[in-house]
Amino acid sequence: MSIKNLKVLLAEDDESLGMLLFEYLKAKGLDVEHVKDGVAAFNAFKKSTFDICIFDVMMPKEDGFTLAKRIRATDKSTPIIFLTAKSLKEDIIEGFLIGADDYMTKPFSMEELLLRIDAIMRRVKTGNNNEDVEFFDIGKYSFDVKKQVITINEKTQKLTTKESELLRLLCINMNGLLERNYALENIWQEDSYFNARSMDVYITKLRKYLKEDPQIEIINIHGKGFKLVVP
Amino acid sequence: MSIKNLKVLLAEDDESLGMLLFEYLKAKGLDVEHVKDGVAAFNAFKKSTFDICIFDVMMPKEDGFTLAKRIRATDKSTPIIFLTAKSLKEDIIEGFLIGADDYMTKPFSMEELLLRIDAIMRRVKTGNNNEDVEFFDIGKYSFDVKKQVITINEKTQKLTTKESELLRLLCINMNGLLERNYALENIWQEDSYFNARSMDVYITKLRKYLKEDPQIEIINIHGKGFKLVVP
DNA sequence: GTTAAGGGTTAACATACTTTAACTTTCATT
DNA sequence: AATGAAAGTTAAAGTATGTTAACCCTTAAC
Repeated sequence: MSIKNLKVLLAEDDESLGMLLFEYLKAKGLDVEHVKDGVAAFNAFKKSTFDICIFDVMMPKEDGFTLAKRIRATDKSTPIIFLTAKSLKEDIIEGFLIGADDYMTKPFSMEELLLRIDAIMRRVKTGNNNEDVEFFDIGKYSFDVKKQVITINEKTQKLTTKESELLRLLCINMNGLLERNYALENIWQEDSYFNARSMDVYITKLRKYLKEDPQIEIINIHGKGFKLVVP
Repeated sequence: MSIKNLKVLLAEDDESLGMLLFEYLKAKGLDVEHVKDGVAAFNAFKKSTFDICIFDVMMPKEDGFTLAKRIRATDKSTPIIFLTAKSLKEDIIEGFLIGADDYMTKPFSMEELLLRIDAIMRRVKTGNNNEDVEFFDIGKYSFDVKKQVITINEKTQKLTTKESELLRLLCINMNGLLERNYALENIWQEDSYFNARSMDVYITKLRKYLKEDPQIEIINIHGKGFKLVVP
């Protein structure tokens, strides 16, 4: 399971760190709700379902420990990571005793936070792997990502792995820009000249596959990337 | 639920710290095997089954990262905690990328280590790990791993050992990627060209067995592995 | 000890996928 | 309009995979 699309409840009152974390996690594809105090966090938690919680320990209205205790009273399973400036042994111990999954002392690297989230989620593996089931409607076509096929008028066309990965990224950004370097890093792992040329070849192939519906276009944004345009 | 009687593999070359940890964990009721280098750790791991591994990163003969990589080649689930004097960001990241569950920098409190073990084991026990499932539903088929048989419409088909092992790995990763090298290390013990070709032959055989249900597909992810796709 | 059956591997050939190369066209800039 | 960089396109080259059948072991019956 990947960490993409994870629903994260982030409770952090520090303006700059909070914003930074929010933007970073969002950029990494997580679905983050950002609140600034313990009470707001508890209300948010009650209202919807989250895959993981990230709580600052020192917060206005209600501290992270108290918040976690209230949550653990009814929910024993949602993972909780504490963030704190204190590295006091007693605090760390209290955090884990409440039922935390991890405890990070500031300053920490955001990359490490992401990896710790990943490590926890590997263990959790909830049954909703349905997140991976992706279908896209592209004009008159439908695209089954899992099976790597596109269908139009009962006719199906199998896609190769690379074709499918590229079309998927285009679909995620449908009618918006898919940046070249993002796609290259994502599919080819490296943004190099030759990989870029390879990507161009695949764009050509996708255009051929999709030409049955003249409404559909993959247009190039010079120097930036491509856009899948669908009415 | 407690951490008592957990089988722990502790690899730590530092005499005093190693002894300290060994005695502490033993006193807390854990069943600890203490080795002093990476090679000894790998041999111990092969010989018996452990609930969790605690590896120092810098060790004689083989460092903790290399050790963990070798273990992860065939075992993706046994939790691993790294201990290290270095708190370099790159090292931490590498540790998690290998598949670590936690990474602690020295000095740390032994109490915290114990709590981190506990936090991990909570997840291991509650998470649905498919690894020891004995029956799988594959579309209209059912697969009895122990008996090495698949059944559809009262008809049964016996599988050979290799066929069954491969299908089992595909099922564990159902609708997800089964990496080639992982399957090869796991079933053939070695990722070589000829074993890879042999694996391809078995993929063909499994496709034939499973063709009664047209919804089921074993699709190839070029250069990466195979995916058992089931609606 | 021979033999046949079953399981697994190797060989051989066919096909599919990805990258590279070469040439053409478009675009932004001057 | 001239220029160089980026993108469009096609085909060839290089790998990876699909498939079938022959081959080679081991086992167990004779």
